Amino acid sequence: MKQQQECDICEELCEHPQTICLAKAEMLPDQRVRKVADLFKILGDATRVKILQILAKREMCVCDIAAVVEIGQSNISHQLRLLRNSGLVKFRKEGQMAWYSLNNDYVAMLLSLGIEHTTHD
Amino acid sequence: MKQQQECDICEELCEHPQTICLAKAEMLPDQRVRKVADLFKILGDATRVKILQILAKREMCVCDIAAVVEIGQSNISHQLRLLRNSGLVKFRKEGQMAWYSLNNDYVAMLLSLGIEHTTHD
DNA sequence: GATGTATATGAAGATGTATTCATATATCGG
DNA sequence: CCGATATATGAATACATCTTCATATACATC
Repeated sequence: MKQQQECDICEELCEHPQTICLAKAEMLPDQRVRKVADLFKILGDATRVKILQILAKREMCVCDIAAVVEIGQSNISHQLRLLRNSGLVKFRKEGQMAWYSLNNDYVAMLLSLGIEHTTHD
Repeated sequence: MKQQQECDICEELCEHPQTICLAKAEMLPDQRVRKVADLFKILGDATRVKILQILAKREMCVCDIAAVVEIGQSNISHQLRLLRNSGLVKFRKEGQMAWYSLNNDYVAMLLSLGIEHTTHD
């Protein structure tokens, strides 16, 4: 009935009320959409894509990641913090070194789907 | 042999030369990585996620999209241009109206994988 | 405890992005 | 041709993000 109300409102205001009404009903809640966008935002940076791609193959320590990606250690640390906070990577400390790895397989799937997508240009 | 050279360089500079060497060899070319990151960057905005989610279900005209998402028409147009330029959506003109839809199924797959991912929190 | 090394963090500047407002273009009905 | 409508675009502002530098922490070795 909430939906019917929205339809009534649409009826007055919009171009194709039924379609608009349907589409509104199908929309994910705002908070969920924001979560999804935040996830993709984290993946939307070349440095982080490189890091994730590396970690998809093997666990690696910070200084080695920096060596492979060829950017400063500080920068890598900052990016790893973002990736940690997003739950995409986990790490364990061993002495003074920190070993990072992917936190789950979803990330790898998203990455490879994204990579696959760019081949079809 | 290029790879061997890189390994020699690693030998002098880095912590775990073999690992670094291997990881470097496996890395995607920079340009490719940037394309992937750009793709995800486009997906990394709540407004665009909403638009894409809507278009994943049905073709829709600009003013209806604006009505569903409940943001200004100008904003929608700007976002649609970005989505067009990234090849994620296509459109056809019919009179004074423009009907937008997803350009391929990859986008929808990426989206739903991303959405699925955020449920596992 | 002093020194060196691996990693993390804070602050700052530069750059990028989202959103809004005003306006342009193009099409339709009269 | 004129006003109305749908969409697109440019400019400006506010805000977020990336990167770098300097420095802090924490561990290891001597």
